[in-house]
Amino acid sequence: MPRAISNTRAALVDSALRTFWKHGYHVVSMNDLVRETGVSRSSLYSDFASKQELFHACLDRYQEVVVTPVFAPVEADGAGIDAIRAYLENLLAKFDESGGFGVGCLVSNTLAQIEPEETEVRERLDAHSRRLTAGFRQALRNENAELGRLSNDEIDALARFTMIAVQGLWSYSRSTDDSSAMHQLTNTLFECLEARVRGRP
Amino acid sequence: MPRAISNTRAALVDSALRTFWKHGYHVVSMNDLVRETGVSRSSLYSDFASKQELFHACLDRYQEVVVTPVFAPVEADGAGIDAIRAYLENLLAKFDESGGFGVGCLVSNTLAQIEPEETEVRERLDAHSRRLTAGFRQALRNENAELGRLSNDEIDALARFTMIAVQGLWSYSRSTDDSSAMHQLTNTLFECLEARVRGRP
DNA sequence: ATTGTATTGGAATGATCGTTCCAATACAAT
DNA sequence: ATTGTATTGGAACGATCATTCCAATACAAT
Repeated sequence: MPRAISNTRAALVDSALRTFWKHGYHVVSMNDLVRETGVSRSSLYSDFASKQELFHACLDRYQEVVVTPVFAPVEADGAGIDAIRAYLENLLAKFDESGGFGVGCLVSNTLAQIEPEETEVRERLDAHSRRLTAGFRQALRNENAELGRLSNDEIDALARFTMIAVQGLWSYSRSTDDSSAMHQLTNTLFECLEARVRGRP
Repeated sequence: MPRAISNTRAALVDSALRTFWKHGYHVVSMNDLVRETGVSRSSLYSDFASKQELFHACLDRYQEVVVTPVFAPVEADGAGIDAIRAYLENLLAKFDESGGFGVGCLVSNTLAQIEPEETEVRERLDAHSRRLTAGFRQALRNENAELGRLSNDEIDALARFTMIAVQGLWSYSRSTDDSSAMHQLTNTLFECLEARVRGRP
């Protein structure tokens, strides 16, 4: 028989990714993955050595198909604080179209259930944090170049802070269906950033 | 035979709480709890109907023995922004004494692995968020009373933002052993709050 | 039509899961 | 010393876990 749903490896990982994202690594069983991907257990194990390895592939693919598209404005050349706002708007749109009680961020979800010794996973989560922080830092630097109010150290701190605020925002999005609260939160974050780098009226 | 480690129900829950906190609900098995609490499986099931119910007791106890002591300054009558700083310092001290790679916050850890239909758990997580937000709101209101720069709506938004920033901070603390980064992050958060409510030089 | 390569369904593995049950044991009260 | 009440260790339950294996099936290439 041919493969039912996904004849490409990418589509298989996409499907597994959605499942892990929604329910978490430990809750999802191989049976769940067979059902959700439509690919037989035999084929899953011929493509991936173990559930863990499939999960690693999902973490990698998450960067490609989820993070990159939405974070691209911030990572673009010459991006400024407006790019950060565009990124936040992007995230809000995703939350709104999910109709409340979103799935949050796969990385921060995983972070909360990881054991210190799972280095393969931890490395990927660290890379994600570094990527976000680096993107924010460059955008904030570009923005700060105009007025020069902040030192490089202050920019670094602000970039890191933005990263953890965004993570907190996405954790919270799992537990609420209050769209206006989410909008209010991103607004407040943005205003804090703006006040620091542009100064306040 | 008498109970080995804990002859009181409270001590039993404390021990289970630490285990759930560190490893997460799904990873911890009843065998783990038997080993960790030193109480037999039979006794565990005579005190609690199920693993879930024991976990609910842990969530409740978490408020008493973890949140209340550290959050008390913020909830105290007449608390201002300095109380928030004291709270953040408290959290930092806990992180430092854990020697890096902390356990984070039980609530935000649980949030990342909860399913929408687990209402018993979700209610407790919501109550926690509301508690933090209410505490911050009152402290910020008290502080704002002096200068009156912010409207009530702005205070509400800032309180909620503080809550999610703190949650993000604690999620992140699970994945880092960089104490200076944690200090830098709390400093930045505090400066953002201060700038909004007190104004900036 | 025939070969070769994927992919399948499904059984089977041994381990572990949460939970139940009970006879044996320990301790306090009498 | 005897009763009554907790608490124990440990077996047993059916279910599910990740993983392995294989004969049967399907499809592309020849």
